[in-house]
Amino acid sequence: MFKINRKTEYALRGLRYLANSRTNEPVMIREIAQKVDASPVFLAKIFQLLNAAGLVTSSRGVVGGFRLSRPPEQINLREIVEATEGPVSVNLCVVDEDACDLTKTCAAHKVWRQVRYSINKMLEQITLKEL
Amino acid sequence: MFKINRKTEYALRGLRYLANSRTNEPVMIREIAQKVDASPVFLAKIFQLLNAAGLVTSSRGVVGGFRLSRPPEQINLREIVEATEGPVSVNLCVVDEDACDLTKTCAAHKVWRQVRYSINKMLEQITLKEL
DNA sequence: AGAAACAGGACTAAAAAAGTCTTGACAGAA
DNA sequence: TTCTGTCAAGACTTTTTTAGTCCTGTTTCT
Repeated sequence: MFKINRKTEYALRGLRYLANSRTNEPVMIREIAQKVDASPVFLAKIFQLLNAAGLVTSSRGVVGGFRLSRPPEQINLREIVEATEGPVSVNLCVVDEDACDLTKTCAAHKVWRQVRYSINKMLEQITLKEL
Repeated sequence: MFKINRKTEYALRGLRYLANSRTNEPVMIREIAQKVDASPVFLAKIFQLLNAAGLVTSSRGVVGGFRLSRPPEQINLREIVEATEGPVSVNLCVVDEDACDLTKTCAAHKVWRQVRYSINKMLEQITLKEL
């Protein structure tokens, strides 16, 4: 539980690399993959997700590549995690998925919402710059 | 990410059931499984874990079964989750598993420790009674 | 036009999670 | 003591998820 997967791991490494390359020129995936020690094809997939989420901007063609869409201090951990793994969802309902009306009364459900909220808040406070 | 698995889900349901049965007589796994809508064999496995973690106490023989080792308000979510899924570990190191000395300097590592700590604290504040 | 980069769907492989089976140990009652 | 009904525990199988590859297409710049 609460373990990030390899997709997120590579995403973070790649983003770190971009954040550290001071100039905001596009860097091609092959270079990132090499520096970050990941398969280029797999990393490409991951950067597609980051691109779709608006965290990086891709450009094609011979001088193409990826660069950060925003400065590192404006990209937080929650965004990155959600881009690669989807939204944080601890659980739907402890009692019984069907019997739970999802909106009220179910105490367990309320607790999970609370947990999820806290986790999100926490992740939002950490930016790429801190990493 | 941050999704509890079915083992934990069933564990919680089972524990809830025990917590709600006011008398602290042993309840056999078959009954719990039925009430909680889980396979008895699988749930038995899960309760073995809970037993090993000291959350429930098992007794064998014809009037055997499981009962809570402690009152519900003294069993917190962290204990339950750790019993079924092992300790919360977000990640070892974002940078490079090998290159990271795990104890100092690595900024990413520090952040993860922080996240893990906060999550643990949060889980500890929620007891079985609240569910 | 052509080379070099990303886009994206289909596919395969590996790992983890979920679930079953079987045998044994223990407790209590007849 | 012996029989019955419970949990214990390891080996095994199945299912689901994650990781990773392949191939074809599209875009961009020269």
